Amino acid sequence: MRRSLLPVLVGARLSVVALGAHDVRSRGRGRVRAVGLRAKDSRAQPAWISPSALLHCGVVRALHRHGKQLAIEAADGRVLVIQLGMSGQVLLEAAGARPVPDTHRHIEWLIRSSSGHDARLVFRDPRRFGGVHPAGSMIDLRANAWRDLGPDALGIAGAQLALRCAGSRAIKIALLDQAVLAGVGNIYADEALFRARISPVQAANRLSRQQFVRLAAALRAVLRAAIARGGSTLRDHRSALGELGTAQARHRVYGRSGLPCFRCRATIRSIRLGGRTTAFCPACQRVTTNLTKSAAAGARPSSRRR
DNA sequence: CAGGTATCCTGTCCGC
DNA sequence: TGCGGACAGGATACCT
Repeated sequence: MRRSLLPVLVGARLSVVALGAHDVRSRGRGRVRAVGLRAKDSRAQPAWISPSALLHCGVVRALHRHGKQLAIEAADGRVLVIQLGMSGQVLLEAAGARPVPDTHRHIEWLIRSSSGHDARLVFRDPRRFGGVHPAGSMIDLRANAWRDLGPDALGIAGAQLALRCAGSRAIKIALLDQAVLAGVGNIYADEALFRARISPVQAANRLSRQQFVRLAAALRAVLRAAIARGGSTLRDHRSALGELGTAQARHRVYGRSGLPCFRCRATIRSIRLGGRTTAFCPACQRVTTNLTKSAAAGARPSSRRR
């Protein structure tokens, strides 16, 4: 998303030109509604968000990404973070084209590039689990909202991952925790665990050093490959230019429950973990008991608890 | 602390 | 064809 927006947005001037009828999420402020619109009969009145917070009249200096969040930074320092959630989209359209009426288009900006070309930027999100989060500056953003995010998954190293997976929760749960590591969601957590041949239910703090190294490499590889293919279009996902992703054709376990494993032909299983459907190969991804030094030296396994 | 579940939403699909 | 229920790419608040 960031890469596709880069050539169009950087250096361009934004102006908020249209606002949808629905409220959207905003970190720390609950749900927000843009100024100028009245809330309909919703019980919890959403707070206001000003055009200024939406970068009205701002010139885009840079686009930053950390994990699943995109930050648009204006030359005057203002920042707007966009998070897509489950169904969010950022779309670039020709300014000339008449927008199709659509209740899920929440924010629209006119983009005036320095070369005089106009375009439209749209934040669309049917389920409204995504949202926009203003920040005063990148310094402010990194010191506050982004402080809670772990290192970005695309550059994660095995040793780093091991350090951050201290608890005894299932490794899949840890991978989905954006404070541990930023940028991994349900699809790629399952895919990376399969690639690294690690069971999703294995306790995070029981992975061996080699397993962490394999897992970190698998995460980087799976994410890089998916980005190169424009992401996984299960249903709605599109690039900002409207292109479909093709990474779903490469899924080895996600969405393949009941089908044979590509590696060993065993049947892919599906369980629920942390409320999320989790697919894995029960043969390739076994829980391993990694003996620690003391256990290998003869300590009773049961005495290692606590 | 860890894990489960409900919640925020809309759309789609499936079985009846 | 209609209807209820399950489920979906995410994150968090609140239970046990």
